[in-house]
Amino acid sequence: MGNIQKIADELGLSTATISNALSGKGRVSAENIQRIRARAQEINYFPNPIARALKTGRSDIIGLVMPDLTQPLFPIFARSIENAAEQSGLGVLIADSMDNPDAQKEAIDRLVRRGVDGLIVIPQRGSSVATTSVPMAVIHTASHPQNTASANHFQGGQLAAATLLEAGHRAILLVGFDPLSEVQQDRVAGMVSRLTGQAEYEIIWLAGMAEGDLKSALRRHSALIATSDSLAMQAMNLAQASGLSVPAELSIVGFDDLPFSQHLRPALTTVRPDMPAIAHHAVRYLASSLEDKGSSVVAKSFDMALVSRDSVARPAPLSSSRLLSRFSTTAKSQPNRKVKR
Amino acid sequence: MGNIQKIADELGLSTATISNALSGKGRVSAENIQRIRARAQEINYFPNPIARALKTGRSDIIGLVMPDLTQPLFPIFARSIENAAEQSGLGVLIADSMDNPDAQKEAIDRLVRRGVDGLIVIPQRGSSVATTSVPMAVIHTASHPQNTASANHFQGGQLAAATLLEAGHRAILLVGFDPLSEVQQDRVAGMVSRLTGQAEYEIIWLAGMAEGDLKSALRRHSALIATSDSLAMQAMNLAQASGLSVPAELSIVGFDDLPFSQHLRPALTTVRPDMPAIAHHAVRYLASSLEDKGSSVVAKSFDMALVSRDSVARPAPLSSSRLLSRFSTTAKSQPNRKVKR
DNA sequence: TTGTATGCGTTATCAA
DNA sequence: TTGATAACGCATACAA
Repeated sequence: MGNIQKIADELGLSTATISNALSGKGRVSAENIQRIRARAQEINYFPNPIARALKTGRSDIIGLVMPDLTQPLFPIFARSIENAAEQSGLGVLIADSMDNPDAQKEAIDRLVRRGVDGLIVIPQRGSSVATTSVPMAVIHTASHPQNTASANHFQGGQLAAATLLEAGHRAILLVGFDPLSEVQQDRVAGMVSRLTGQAEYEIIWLAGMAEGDLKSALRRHSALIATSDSLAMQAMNLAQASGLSVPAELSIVGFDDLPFSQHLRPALTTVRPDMPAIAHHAVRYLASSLEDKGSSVVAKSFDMALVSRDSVARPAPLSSSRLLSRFSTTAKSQPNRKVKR
Repeated sequence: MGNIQKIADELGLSTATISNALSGKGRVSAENIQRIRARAQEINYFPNPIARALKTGRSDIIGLVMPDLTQPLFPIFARSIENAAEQSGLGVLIADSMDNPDAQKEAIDRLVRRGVDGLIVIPQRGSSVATTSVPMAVIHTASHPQNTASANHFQGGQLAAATLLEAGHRAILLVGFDPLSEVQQDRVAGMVSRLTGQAEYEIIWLAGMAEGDLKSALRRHSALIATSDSLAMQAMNLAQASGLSVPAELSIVGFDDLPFSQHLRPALTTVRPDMPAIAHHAVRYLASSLEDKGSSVVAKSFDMALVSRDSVARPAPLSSSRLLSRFSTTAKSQPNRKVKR
C-alpha cells in the first residue's frame, strides 16, 4: 500500500492522472487507465480515506445513536444499519446514549465532533432530538414529527389484535410497560382501534406495578398482547407459574421477534418490524441529504408482519379447565374492569 | 465553529501559536493561552479530526468486528467497548462479520481501509484471524494463542460446578451447543475439572441433536449446567414442559447473564463475564500498541462471577416427588451413560 | 489527454 | 515566546 504519488512516479505520470483514472471522472486514455488500474491492484492501493475526506469535506461515515446498546433490539438494528450503510459505501460509528436524554445529546455531539456526515438516531422514550449541524434520520414512530423511518406500530397493533380476533378471542388483555413510550402507545392504539366494538379489552401498564395485579388480570382474559417480547415472556412465565396453560388457557402475542422468542415454550407468536427495510430507508434518506440539499427522500413507515408460532390458540370453552383452574386458585376473583376509550 | 485560522486572525496571532496553546504542547505565554482558550470556547471550536488525522497519521478510531451482531451477547460487548474506547478518546466503527470466516476477513479489510488505528475482534467459532497491518486485540479464550482479553471461561465452568456441588448435587448434566466453539469447550473443561471425582456427569452437545435425547438426559440428573443462558432457557422450558419442576427436581445454571435471564421462571442462576473489565483491557492494549511499538500490556483473562438467583436448589431426596414424576412419565428409563475423561 | 498548482485544517520544524 | 512554512494524501481548476 502506497499513495497516489507512488503510482505516479512508477508510471511516469502525474498524480492528477492517477486520481482521474482511479475515480473514473477525468478523461484519461484507455491505455493509461489500464496500466494505472493494474498497478493499483498490484500494490494493493486504496485511496487514503482521511485525505480524501479532508479534501472533499465528506468522511463517508455516519453515526448511530441508540438509547441503550444493551437493549435486545439493538443488534437487529445495528446489523441492518451496518449492512445498509456498507451498501452505500458508508461506515458506521456507534454511540451509546445510556438511556438518558443528556447523554443522548452528549453522544450526538461526540459523533458530530468526530466528523460524521450524518446521524441515525433512535431516541429515548418520550424524548425529542435537538437538531444538529449534520443531517439526521430518526427512527421513531410514524406519529412523531421528526420521524424519517419507522415500523408501522399502529398497523402492527391492529395485526396482533386481528390475529386474536380471528382465533375467536373476545376478552383481551393489552400489556405495556411504559405509557411514556410513543412506540408502545402507537402499538396499543392500533390494538384498540381494531378491538373496539369487537371484543372486551383492558390496558395495563407494568411500570411500577405490582406483579399480583398482572396475575389477576391474566385470569380475566383468554388472550394477551404485550408491547414487546420481553414483556410477553414475563407474562408467559407468570401465567405458567400460576397454573395457567399457554396457549390452551391463555393465548399470547408479543412484539419485535427478539432472538429468544422462538425458544420459548410455547414458541412465541409475535409481530416483527421490517428492520432491513427501515434501516435501508434511513440510510437512503441520509445519503440523499448528503448529495443534494433538498433531500428528496420522504419519511416512511413500514408495515409489520405476523410471525405465527405456537402461543396462540382458540379460546377454551367456558366450561373447560379454565374455570376449574380459576376455582383452584387462591386469587380472589375480581369484577371485570374494562377500559374503553 | 470555525478553524484554527479563524482564531488566529481574530486574535492577531499565528496558527502555530493557536495550535500550541490548544494542545498545551508548545510554549505559549500564559496570557495568550488564556485568550486563545477563551476565544475557542466562545466560537465552540473543536479541531477538525480529519485534518488532524491526516497530519498525525492517527484517526483515533478503532474497529469492532463481531461474528454476528444478532447474538444476544453483542449488545453487552458493544456497550462496554464503546464506553472504554470513549474514555480513551477513541471512536468505534462497527462491522458485521456475518458468522462466516470469509465475511470476517472482508469486514476487517473494510475497517482497515477506512483508516482505523486498530481492531477489536471477536472471532467466529473455531476460526483464527489473519494478521493485519494495524494492531489487533482479540477477545477469545485464554487458551487461544491470539487472545488478548477474555473471560476466564475455565474458571467460570469450575464456579458453576462448585455451586452445584455445594448445593449437594452428585449427578450433573453438562449441556453445550457446538463442540467446535472454543469458548464452550473451555467452559465445559472447567466444569469437568471441578466435577471429576466429586460427582457423576454427562456431556451433551445439542447441535444437530434430537430434542428427545436432551429430554431423557434431563431425567437422569438432578442438575444441569448449560454453556449459555440461551441453552439454559431452552433446557428449562423443555424440563418444565415435560413435567419437571425447576429447581425442585432440576437445578439449572447458565452462562453470560443475558438480559432475559432475570425474567425467567425461576430467575436463572448464571455465570457472568466481566465485560467492562474485558473491554477496558482490550482497549488499553490497543491504545498502548498505538503509543509505543513494544506493546507493554499483556494478555489477560478475567474471572467470571456467579449471579445467584432462583434456579438452583438442593436436590430432592431420592424418595421424593422426583421419583414419582419419573414413574408418571412415558419416557423410558435409560441406563445411565456417564461420560468421563 | 496530461500536467501543474492549489488547498482542505492541522501539526511540527525551524528560524526569528 | 512567536511566526512563517512545509507536509500529510487527495481532488480539482486550469493550463498546456
